[in-house]
Amino acid sequence: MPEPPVTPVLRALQVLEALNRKAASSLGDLKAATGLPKPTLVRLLDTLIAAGYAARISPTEGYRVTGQVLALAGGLRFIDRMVDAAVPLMAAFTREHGWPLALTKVRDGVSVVLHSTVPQSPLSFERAGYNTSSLLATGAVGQAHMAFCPPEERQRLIGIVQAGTRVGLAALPDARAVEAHLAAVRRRGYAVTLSPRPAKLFGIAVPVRQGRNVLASLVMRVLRSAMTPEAAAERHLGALNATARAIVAALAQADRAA
Amino acid sequence: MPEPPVTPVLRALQVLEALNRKAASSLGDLKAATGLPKPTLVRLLDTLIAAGYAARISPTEGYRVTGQVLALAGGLRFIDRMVDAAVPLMAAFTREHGWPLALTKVRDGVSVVLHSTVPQSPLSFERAGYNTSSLLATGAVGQAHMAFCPPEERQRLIGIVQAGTRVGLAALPDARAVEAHLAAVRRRGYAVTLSPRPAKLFGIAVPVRQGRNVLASLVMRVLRSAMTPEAAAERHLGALNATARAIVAALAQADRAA
DNA sequence: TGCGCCAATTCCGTAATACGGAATGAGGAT
DNA sequence: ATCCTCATTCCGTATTACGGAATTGGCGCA
Repeated sequence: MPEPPVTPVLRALQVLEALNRKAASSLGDLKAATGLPKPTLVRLLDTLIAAGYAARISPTEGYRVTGQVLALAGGLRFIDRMVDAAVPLMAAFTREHGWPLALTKVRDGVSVVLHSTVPQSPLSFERAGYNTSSLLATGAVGQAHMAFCPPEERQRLIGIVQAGTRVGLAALPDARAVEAHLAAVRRRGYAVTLSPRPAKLFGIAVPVRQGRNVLASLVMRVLRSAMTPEAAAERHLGALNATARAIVAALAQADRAA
Repeated sequence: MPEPPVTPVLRALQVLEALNRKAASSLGDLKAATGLPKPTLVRLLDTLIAAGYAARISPTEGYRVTGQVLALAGGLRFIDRMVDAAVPLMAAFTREHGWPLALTKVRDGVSVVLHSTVPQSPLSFERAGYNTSSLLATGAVGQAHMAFCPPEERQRLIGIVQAGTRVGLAALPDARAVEAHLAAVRRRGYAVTLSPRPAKLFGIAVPVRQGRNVLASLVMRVLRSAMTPEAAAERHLGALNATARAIVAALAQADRAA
């Protein structure tokens, strides 16, 4: 499985990275940086130039990258970087505790799954739910987000929830009662799925916070037959919050490196 | 010139660009975007994943780029983008008017050459001067920069000039006289080389301005035996300023596209 | 202005490598 | 439970990239 590297591609990317590290690089610089023989470098550089990613300044000054490289990275979204940071940490949690995690974000009034360790969990046999999005009103992740986000955003989301079907939070009599429920979630430190009928699974969600903002929610999916929500929180809440904090820290770390 | 392109590299970059355009791409999406057969895509994707630029989300969701792509574009400097914008415009000027142009920027108290059309000019046989840097005190580009930059920066640069050898601007009696000279340059709209002795070449420089800032200076190098500075300005100043403005416009255009 | 050195570039025979049509396998939908 | 779509793997073929050695060309020094 880990054995199909297309050599020229790896080398070209290596050259492009080296070019990107300096304002201008001569052939000699590139040879030193990559260890590739000069004819190979020239061939790859000609290719990069033909594709518009590099330019030859002059025979003596060497080569430089062009604005075209933005086409390779310009579309990178904050979310992708957060997922990059989260993947290994979430995998570690699932390896250690067994239960699958999902990282979700509120968008357009629903929670969408950014990443999930469901496929790696031995304790889970639900389908990996990348396409599914849960309602803010019933899902643990929606409640966690709403409980910990800034008040202005909370009020807006409560409005959206109350406009929907009358389940979960929306079954409460008024906005005041919803606020009270969310305040309780905030005090407790985690949110639990509000299913209309008891389902086979429930979720325990905590926010992933940076300063006052909620970047995402992290949810652990548990079989109801294995334990109660209270027992799950008792056993795993600490590790869950530690993972959330580690994601923010790893993200900041990656920023510092760039 | 029509050099041999390294196919797999071109294809891999094409795939990476396509990946970058969307949050997530399935194999089918990529096939549609690039026109490559699926086995080839899988091989290239495996390579990109091995190099850390891409990640497989899930079999059904497909692939996405990772933060690693920042290594390909993160080092791109503003200057590089300006040069990208300037190259075709400067080439057009030299093709039309014959004389070579150079784009320069003040850094650490001297003017450095960012790009030059000397190699393309039929009227010039000086060596392409990428390594050379001219003194602020004597070069046309230095005067143009100092004449049009904001007052605070001008005063700082006058200090640097007066600390150097007493040639060009530094030969004037005091800072007041330098200010007066630069004011004259500003009124005239262009600066001319101040050689200690008449040299074979002189330069006519104009600023490349964005708002109040001077991004760079654009200089036309002319053989003194061909015409006087006044005649050169009469004939070419309009086109020179048009090129300077076009560079700023192209830069803004590129920003808008990204 | 002319010479000498160093680095960039080109050449070309060799062997490894990427290619992609067709077969297989996995998931989701009905 | 069955079909059907789409991702993935296989494998023979021909093309392609490789890189040591020779060549060119520019720059600095005298």
